[in-house]
Amino acid sequence: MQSETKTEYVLASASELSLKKTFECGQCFRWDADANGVYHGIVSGKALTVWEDNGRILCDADGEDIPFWRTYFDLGVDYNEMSQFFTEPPYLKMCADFGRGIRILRQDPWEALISFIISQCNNIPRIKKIISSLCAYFGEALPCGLFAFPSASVLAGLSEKDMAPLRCGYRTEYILNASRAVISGELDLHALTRLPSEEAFAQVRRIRGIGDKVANCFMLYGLHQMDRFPIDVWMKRALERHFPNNFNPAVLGPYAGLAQQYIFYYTRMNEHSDALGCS
DNA sequence: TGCCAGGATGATG
DNA sequence: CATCATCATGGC
Repeated sequence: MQSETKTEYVLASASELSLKKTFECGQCFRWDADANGVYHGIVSGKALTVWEDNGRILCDADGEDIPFWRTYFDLGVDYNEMSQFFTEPPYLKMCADFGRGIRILRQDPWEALISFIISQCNNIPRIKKIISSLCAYFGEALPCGLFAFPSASVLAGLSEKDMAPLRCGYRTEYILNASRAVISGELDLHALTRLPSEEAFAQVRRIRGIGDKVANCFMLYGLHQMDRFPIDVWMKRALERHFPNNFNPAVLGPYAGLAQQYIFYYTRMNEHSDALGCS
């Protein structure tokens, strides 16, 4: 079995990486904890088992994949140092304290794009269910028994009928459309990584089925473009309500994406509207 | 039954 | 340019 080639590694300290917060803050959909609180996930066709033990985050992976996973978890930068700038306004500090340990995952751009198309007007359990069956139906089976995320070429060749078992409704058309745009070269995900964020955003935004929200999520989680701030409605309300007059998200500079994640996580864990005081 | 889920689109003022 | 019905589906 392939488990013979796997070894236990220390991936990070628990203070710099909270598995629960990171995996359950709404940025990713393919990580699940088993009965022991051990998380299992597949990214870019690679499997990882990861858990916390005595203040350390341990993982079970192919040794040669460790650099890949450290990049995935963005462990090259110190989030605790970055968030020390989040002192004002108080609401931002509160969110940052609450979300300490969250990492902005450097997800696979293709997987992130399709995942967030599926996420539109949807809830997390169902998003996970749809993505899970998408992989089971059309992804490659891995030695561990789980499935890789299906490639663009596979999805581009499907019909709406093929997709029917996923029961993802009107998102089917969007998924197929995006897949075909990637295969035709109309949307070059790899090239986007080398473009200024506004240009990359404009390019994905041109694809039918990808609006401001999905494009924004793609920029942050798919391209790890941290200098954008969200534009969705209730986040706007949060800013208006809890941030000082004339607060300009631009002052957060390259940390805007991290601030966004902290705010989102806090408000979501506190039932959105209740915490925000908006209807 | 009705409403919501981190939306997007196209038509309409 | 802001608003709005519509889209498909499952959960509560």
